[in-house]
Amino acid sequence: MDEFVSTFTNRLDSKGRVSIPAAFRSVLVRDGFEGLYCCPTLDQNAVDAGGNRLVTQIRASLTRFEPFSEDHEFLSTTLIGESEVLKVDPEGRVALSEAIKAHAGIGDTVTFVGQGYKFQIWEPERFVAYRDEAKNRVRELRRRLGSGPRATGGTE
Amino acid sequence: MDEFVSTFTNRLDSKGRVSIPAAFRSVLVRDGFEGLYCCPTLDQNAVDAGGNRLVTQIRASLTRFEPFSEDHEFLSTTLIGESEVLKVDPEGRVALSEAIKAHAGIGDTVTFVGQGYKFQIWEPERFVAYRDEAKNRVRELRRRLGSGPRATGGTE
DNA sequence: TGGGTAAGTATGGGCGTCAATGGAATCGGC
DNA sequence: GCCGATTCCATTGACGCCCATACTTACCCA
Repeated sequence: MDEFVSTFTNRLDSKGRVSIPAAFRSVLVRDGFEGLYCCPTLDQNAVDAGGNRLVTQIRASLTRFEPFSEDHEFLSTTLIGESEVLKVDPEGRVALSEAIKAHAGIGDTVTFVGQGYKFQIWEPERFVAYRDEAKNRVRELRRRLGSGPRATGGTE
Repeated sequence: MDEFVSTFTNRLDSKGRVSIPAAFRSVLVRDGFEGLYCCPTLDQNAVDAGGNRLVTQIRASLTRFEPFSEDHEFLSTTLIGESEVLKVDPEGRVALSEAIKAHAGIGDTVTFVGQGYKFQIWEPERFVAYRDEAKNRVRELRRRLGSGPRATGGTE
């Protein structure tokens, strides 16, 4: 499996370190990135994390804009400036920065949520709330789409 | 990692020296440029800084204009004339010039903001204001571009 | 099938190294 | 000989690395 799947929640120790779930670690080593690339999400109190595949994705969204253009600067300030590359210690742990903990509202536990080419880092309670909301949205979506027999594209 | 990522803020000492963040220094040595190339930004009270990759970008933006044209002259006097190459001392510190400190409104602390091939130098408080604005602009930008499937977190 | 054992994970803490910072020392020119 | 600039050294604190321990899981064999 070379994708991040499933969710795990681990505890931070007194130094603010937390183990990356073993299943995710093995994906990361395959990916080849040195460390853990972390980028706060824009719309939730969460952090996108991953390796080269995530970095590639972020770079791609930047190359759509001219260097030195205003939009390019805004994007790089937000996406790159707010990102961090966390070191992974020999036991597979990372130390979350204060900025990340503040953004995600993390106390002494974190949950890791697999999302394919990346995963997210959440404060556990906030995540269940988000998950429940997401689930409701999906139900609703399905109710709207799934009524007719196999609509080609969701005309909305 | 061969790009400038994340943000750091350090203090100036009584001589006006400030440490370049270690993460950025390692990028600079890889880049091979001797010293730190600094170029005030046009639209903000900040300074673009970096090495060969930054210089290359600046040159590229100049070559879009006819040599000896008025526009070319304007650009080169601003971009090149206002630039400086700061010396880096053995501890990895630079002494900011008065011109730079004045342009950016820097007192006794500076913030370094990674932006990929370059980074920016800011007065910390001005930067947080700019960062918040940038974030809003990006949200808005993404709303316009990424409404369909394939927003930032789209499937690969 | 059940118990015992081995392996891998999550977690805790001690210690050395490096980075940021402050200040002294040295070299340069005027 | 004075002043600014550059280099050298010293301190402090954070961080990375190492080793130790508790648990869970997987596996093997009777």
